[in-house]
Amino acid sequence: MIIHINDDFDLKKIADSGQCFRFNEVDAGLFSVTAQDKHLLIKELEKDTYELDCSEQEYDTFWKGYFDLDLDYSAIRSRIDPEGDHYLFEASEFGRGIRILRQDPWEMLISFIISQRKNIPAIKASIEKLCALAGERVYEDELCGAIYSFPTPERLAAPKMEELSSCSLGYRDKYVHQAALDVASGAVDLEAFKKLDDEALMQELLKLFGVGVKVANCEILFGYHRLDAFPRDVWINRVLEDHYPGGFNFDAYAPYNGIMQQYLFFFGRLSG
DNA sequence: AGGCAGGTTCTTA
DNA sequence: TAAGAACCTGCC
Repeated sequence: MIIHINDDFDLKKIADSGQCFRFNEVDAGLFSVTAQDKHLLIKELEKDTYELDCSEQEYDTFWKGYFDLDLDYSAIRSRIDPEGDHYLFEASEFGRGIRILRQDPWEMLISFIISQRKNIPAIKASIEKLCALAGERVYEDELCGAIYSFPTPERLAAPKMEELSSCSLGYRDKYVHQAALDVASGAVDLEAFKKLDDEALMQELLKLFGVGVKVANCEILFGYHRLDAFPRDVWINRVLEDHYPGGFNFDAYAPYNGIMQQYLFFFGRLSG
């Protein structure tokens, strides 16, 4: 099907933004997107016009929400005062087209537990191995190869630690294993966490083995789509130290500081 | 060959 | 409560 998008929307920037790990350019301008048990091929045909290999119903019920197309990102971007915060303005121009995807809390939790002390290619490789090990094949073609769903908590709880180790998780294997057991058993109810406010959500996430402040913030921002969350990683800390000695003005951008974080992260990481 | 990569846990004072 | 070490693995 064909759709038109007027607002900020840049597939390549989203793929490289670091918020998702199964969003890849498989051919010139053609992107393979896998989320939970769904797969999508999407390509920009011309400016603002995209071709998707899904039904209209699947677009309406899933992908439209996944791409967060009901939120006006250009309006949020326009809140940045070029003179008040020139660095953020420059970062937002550089990152224009990035959106915060509405991803699944379970998938994000495991993904960001895995992400600690790993670079992005290594994170992606681990996640793909995990999906091949415990997920189900949902799609296949020549460009993408075989695509596996992200394993459900139940399926991820099944493999023994030795099998998980084959996914290059390193010392994180025990974190992943424990998270799967906790969620599969119902001891941790990620769905119920949606009712909590940001602060209570943070407190619950910090109870999980292998989840610290940074991973919890990523989960809050990317898994629960709480757009004010502001994960601080090595890149962001570098940006804050170098460009915000007096502190970042969080008050000016609430409740969208997470979007600003994405611009700063993307700009800081890719512009040197 | 040694250091480092989107941190967190464990240990020690 | 706070700093420092240890931690898997892959890649330069």
